[in-house]
Amino acid sequence: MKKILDLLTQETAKAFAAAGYDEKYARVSLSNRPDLCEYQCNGAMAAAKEYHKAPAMIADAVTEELRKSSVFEDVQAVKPGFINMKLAPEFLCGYLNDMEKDERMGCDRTEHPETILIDYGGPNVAKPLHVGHLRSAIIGESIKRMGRFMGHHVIGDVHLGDWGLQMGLIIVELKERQPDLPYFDESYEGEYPAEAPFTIAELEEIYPTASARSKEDEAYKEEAMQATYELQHGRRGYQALLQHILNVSVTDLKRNYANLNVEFDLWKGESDAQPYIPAMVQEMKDKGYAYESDGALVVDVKEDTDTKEVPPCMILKSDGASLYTTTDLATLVERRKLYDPDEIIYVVDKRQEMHFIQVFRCAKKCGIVKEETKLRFLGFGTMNGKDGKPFKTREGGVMRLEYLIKDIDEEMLKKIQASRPMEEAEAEETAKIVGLSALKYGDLSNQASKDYIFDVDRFTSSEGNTGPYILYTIVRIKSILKKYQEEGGNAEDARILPCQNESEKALMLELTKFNGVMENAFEEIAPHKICAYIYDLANAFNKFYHETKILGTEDETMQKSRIRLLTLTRRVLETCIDVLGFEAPERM
RNA sequence: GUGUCCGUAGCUCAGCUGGAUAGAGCAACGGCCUUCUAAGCCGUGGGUCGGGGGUUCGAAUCCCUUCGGGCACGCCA
Repeated sequence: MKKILDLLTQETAKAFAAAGYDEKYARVSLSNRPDLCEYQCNGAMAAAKEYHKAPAMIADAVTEELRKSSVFEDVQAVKPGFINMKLAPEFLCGYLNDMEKDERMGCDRTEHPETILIDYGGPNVAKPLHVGHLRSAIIGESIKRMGRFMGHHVIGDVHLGDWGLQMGLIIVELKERQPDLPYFDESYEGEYPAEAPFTIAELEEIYPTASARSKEDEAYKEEAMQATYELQHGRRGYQALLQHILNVSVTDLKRNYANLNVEFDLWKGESDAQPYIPAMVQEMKDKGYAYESDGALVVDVKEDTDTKEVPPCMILKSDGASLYTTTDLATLVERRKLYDPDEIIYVVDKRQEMHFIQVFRCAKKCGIVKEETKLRFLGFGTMNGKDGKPFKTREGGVMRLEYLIKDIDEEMLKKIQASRPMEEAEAEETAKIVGLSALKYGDLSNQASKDYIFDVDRFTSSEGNTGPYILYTIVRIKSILKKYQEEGGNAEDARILPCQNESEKALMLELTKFNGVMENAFEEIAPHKICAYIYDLANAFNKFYHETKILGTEDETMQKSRIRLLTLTRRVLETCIDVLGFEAPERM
């Protein structure tokens, strides 16, 4: 379905043409003076230059033409040259009825579906998820859903941090504790046990212990590096251990991500990219892209247009070992081979931007990805505490994600219990659902690239631009619809009729924005635009709700019309929050 | 030092492909429940859009400059 602004622009273009002016000036936008009009066109002022006429003259002429159109109820030319318009209620409800009939509420699937891979999450194995992982998960998940809604083939990859010294550390520490395990016996040739020799709780304790010790004990660190080397060069027992570590970790990670309503299609990690490294490096050398500099192997990625120094992309360290960059490049090799994506979006802390600039340029330059493959970096800002500094626990440590979620759920539960009586079990279930909306909406409603202040009190409040407020609105609608049905109402075959009051029209106007918002939000990979939209929509609904007794509407066809309008509002809101990655309860 | 992002109401944030009186929310104050969930709605007060200059009929928005802050800048990931 065409976006309403496009329809209006089209209509206005006809008027410009009929009045003898270029259609390119006809662009219609939302009014920034809602007290005066609903939509506006400022093109007359721009056209005044070209035609050397007073803008008001042009506006007057165009307005005269526009008044012939049935689309508008009212068109006014105002002072300097603004053209102000209000929609005809019949046209507006016609648009809404078209939306209603459409399963996608007027938001067409893209005409050019692409395969888009999203790299988000980025947890490390053997380490619990903490608040630092939150944003990537929430934002990435939303973008994945947005892309799918728009009709793209989107693949979410968690991209595990499962490579490097950390693995060696775990192995060494484990050997220290359980030296008799067969994994450490080099002469052992039998099958290794299927069961891991540790639980997730132990694993989470082993790693920090080993990490701390390696910083003080040089020999221990040496041993860990040796173990890492042996692991990476195929030592059987260590590889079996790696599998255990992965299995135990991934099981736990999946559980945690499930609590966030976050789901990945791929559980690939850095280790999966390793096999591609040798050939990739060789090719870089052969083609002459990579050269030696200060003992390291690098590729120049400077460009003439750079305003700053972009250091060469380092492929191998002077000791011949690979690095973060190498792994990311090799991951691109793998992704092209296995999925051949048209686009890859990295949802990563914005502090890594330089790294990705280097990786992207290097990948393009060396032909690792095709010239037309879009590589996008979506860097997000830091989540700060109320003091404006990076979020910490009261003790000053890193907050585990689980605990953060628990805090929010508890806060939510208190509010539910304070508000109305509810069975304990339902209250807890509802607290989880609403709590998740508080957490996610609190994050997503901010621009991803900016830092934001995490404030449990504010996010869990149902006042203002919050998740709970949105959910409350949906629950209200559900409640009315349910009551309507229970009383035997049936509006299945009804149509939405022209609005009868201002707040009803305002609600309708908000609804028409849906397809434009979705499209634009995805284009700009900006979930916060969806948040801003549903906040406006929820406000418009709540206002309408207060002014209009929906079930008390005397005229039956009008009542049915309003039931349809509510149904559509609910569908739009629910579609939006689904794209944001949360859902609404039945009651709250 | 170089680069980059940011600076909008007491607080948290929108708006930034230039447009008409800069918007929300929170907090403060004042209203609205025998009637669909008051976790709501309505209203009041609160701003030289960090400062200065420029481009323009018109600048929070574009350019320059300055101040203040965050972050990144070759062998960590």
